[in-house]
Amino acid sequence: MRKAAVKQLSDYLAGQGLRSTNQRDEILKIFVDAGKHVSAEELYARVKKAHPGIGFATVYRTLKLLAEAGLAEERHFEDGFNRYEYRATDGHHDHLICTKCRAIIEFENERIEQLQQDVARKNHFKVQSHRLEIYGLCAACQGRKK
Amino acid sequence: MRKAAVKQLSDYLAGQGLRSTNQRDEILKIFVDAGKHVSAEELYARVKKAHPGIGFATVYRTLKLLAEAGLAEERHFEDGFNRYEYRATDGHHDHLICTKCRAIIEFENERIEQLQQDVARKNHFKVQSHRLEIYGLCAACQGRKK
DNA sequence: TCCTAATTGAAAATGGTTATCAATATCAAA
DNA sequence: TTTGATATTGATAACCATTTTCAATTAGGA
Repeated sequence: MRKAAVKQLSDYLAGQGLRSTNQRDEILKIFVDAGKHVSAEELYARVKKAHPGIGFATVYRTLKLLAEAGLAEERHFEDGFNRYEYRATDGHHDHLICTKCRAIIEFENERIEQLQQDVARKNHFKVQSHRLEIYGLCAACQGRKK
Repeated sequence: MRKAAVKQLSDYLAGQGLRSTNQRDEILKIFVDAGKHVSAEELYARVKKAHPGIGFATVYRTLKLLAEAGLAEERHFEDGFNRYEYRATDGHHDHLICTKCRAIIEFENERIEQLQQDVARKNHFKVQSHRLEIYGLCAACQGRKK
């Protein structure tokens, strides 16, 4: 998983005439290992632990770069917290977001996607992308008091 | 429309032990007239034109207040532009957003809402709210070159 | 009218992100 | 492999939208 990602990045860099660096590879590996939905500062904290020399500016820059390379996606959730999501090769998915513990559950629903296309067509709208987020309480948090 | 909104605000303020002020009423009226989806700075520009004395801090504060009073909703769209939306009494709706001219088209789709509930149920998730945004090109922008 | 606390406007502070810049490192060409 | 042009880095300063601070003003009950 990490290996494929690192290759994808270096391919992208080579194609763009950009340079491969140790920092970029290390940040990418930590990003992949971190799982999905990390904020820039979370990622920076993890990177700093493993590589104290790397500055936050490089983390921010690399995250943007990963987005361009198709390895990450920027997400602006309604809770005001921006996060980057590792873009796995498996298709599009949407999110259930717990407003209490901030857990994120992913789901796919083909039927909803179809209906979105219908809506777009009705409005003479050409779809490029979409987002569907459902906010609420996850199973665990429903049980907890308060 | 403006009148009802102003009443709703003063009711809320009274209920909370807060005070009605001219500034709040004027900002609210301009907010309502501005139609949907204004950014804080857009609104401030309009307010300043009509009432040069009102500062931007008051506009920001009032917008937050309107959100608490249920008159406005904060929206963090994926394009990075935050906007406030006047919450009309007619039910929930979602958005088609043109990535070119930034036009926003609203729509409702009962069927999609139902499917969301299904997804939530399957994940033992208790829905509080949701958002569905479809990004793409509006009819007008599809025609325009580049 | 008076008094107290809420509200205001201006300015300073904040927080997350981006730009600047000198030093360093990559990599193609010699 | 050495060199040289330039991309990249880390530290810092700058940015920009939003929030906070604070003294002056004002709303609204006593």
